[in-house]
Amino acid sequence: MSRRDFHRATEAERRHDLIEATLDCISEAGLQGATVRQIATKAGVTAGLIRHYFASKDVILQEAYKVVIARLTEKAKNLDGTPEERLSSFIFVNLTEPVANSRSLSLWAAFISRVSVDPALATIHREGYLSFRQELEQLLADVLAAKGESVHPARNRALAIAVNGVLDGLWLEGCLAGELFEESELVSIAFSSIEALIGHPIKAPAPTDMDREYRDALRIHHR
Amino acid sequence: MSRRDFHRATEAERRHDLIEATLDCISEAGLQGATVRQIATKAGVTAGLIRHYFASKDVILQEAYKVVIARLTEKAKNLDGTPEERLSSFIFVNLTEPVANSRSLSLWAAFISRVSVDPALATIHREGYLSFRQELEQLLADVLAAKGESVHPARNRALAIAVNGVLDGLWLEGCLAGELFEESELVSIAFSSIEALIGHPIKAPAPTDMDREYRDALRIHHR
DNA sequence: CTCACAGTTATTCAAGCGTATAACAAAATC
DNA sequence: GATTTTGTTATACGCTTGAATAACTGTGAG
Repeated sequence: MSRRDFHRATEAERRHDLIEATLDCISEAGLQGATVRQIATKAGVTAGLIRHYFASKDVILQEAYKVVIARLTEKAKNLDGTPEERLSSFIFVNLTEPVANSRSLSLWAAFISRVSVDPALATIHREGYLSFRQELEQLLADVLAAKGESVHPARNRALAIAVNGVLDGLWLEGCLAGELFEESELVSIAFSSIEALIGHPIKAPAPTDMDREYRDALRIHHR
Repeated sequence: MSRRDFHRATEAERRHDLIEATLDCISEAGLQGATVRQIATKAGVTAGLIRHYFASKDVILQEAYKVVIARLTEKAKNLDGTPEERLSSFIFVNLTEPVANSRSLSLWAAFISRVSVDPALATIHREGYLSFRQELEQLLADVLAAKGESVHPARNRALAIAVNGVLDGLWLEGCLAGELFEESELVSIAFSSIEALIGHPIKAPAPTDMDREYRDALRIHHR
């Protein structure tokens, strides 16, 4: 019985690997499948190591949730271009890979179902949610301002809620039943819906790689 | 040590009580909190009885999921009135109690997070989802037909996806952060959004109790 | 009133859980 | 190259889990 070989990793590496392993476990087998032993196996270490990096299993789950939220929102930050282009990219980014896929939904839903149970997760959730919606609210205000519209704060807030709702709902549909939709059907629907909501057409963004993909998408369905 | 008293219930009663207890456990403590012992305690029986009515824990969870889906969709069925009134009620019903509250979301999310893991749940989910969207698709077709519009099937399908997305997304926001919204803000937003999507105003439904409540809602926010 | 059935309880079991801790060894330090 | 440090393994513990089974008892049939 010889002891198994092991590699000493840096703290950053190890924590990253362990959190990735946690997310893999959750997406493959649900929260119930994310046991310390499963996580350790997936990360190629032994179970005890998890508690060397995380004070408890709850803590690693909290850290994992932060990563999930970051992945769902980071692509929609730091967009550039005109307000209209940024809105356009925002829509596209939120409804295509890697934000919209079934793994994202599995992870998101697993944590959401515990948000109302676990106060620590609730805090993490609320911060992420508010920051996302405020970002969208600012973006919409910029778009309307660029159109020369004076925007009443209450109307802008309602608009943000509506647009957020459309994006959330379409994201949900895409994740849940992606195979029922053609590639970019949802993006196309989102564009027409949001154009209807804000009362203005939305121009295509500047021609980056991403946006070329996006325009291809539109060409197919948006006619 | 005397044996505890017990009451012999009919099969229907017992199954109903056990499923309700299961839902209570899930909404209060997540899927992880729904152990056979917790469910039994909540239902006022002992753990062994669960396996007398359900072949395994998985089976009671599947039955519970069916109930959750039914609760989320049943209120939106068998609406009456003109197509426009039915659409109006449909929107209202889906964004107010008892469909939209944090308990509904807890239950929904808990099961959704297992849909991609458990094939039995996936089947139950898919059936519920398709039936809901087909209902909405028919409803929208009726509304547009009543407006004298000839409806291309593809356009109607896209419209149904969009409206479904708006409703899902707003439902989600209302459940997640209900306290951030005033009573009927979401209903009001849904009306303007969906009016924009279908290109027609939506009349208020016939004056039932429900609809009076609904109009009060609109009066506050929609003007 | 008796009896047999079946709904229910009580108890047990093996497996898996999160956690604690001691032994070990890879790498950094001197 | 010896020594220290600490990342990592290995093992054990108490507890909970889903499940199986035996014992009990409420209840309807006769």
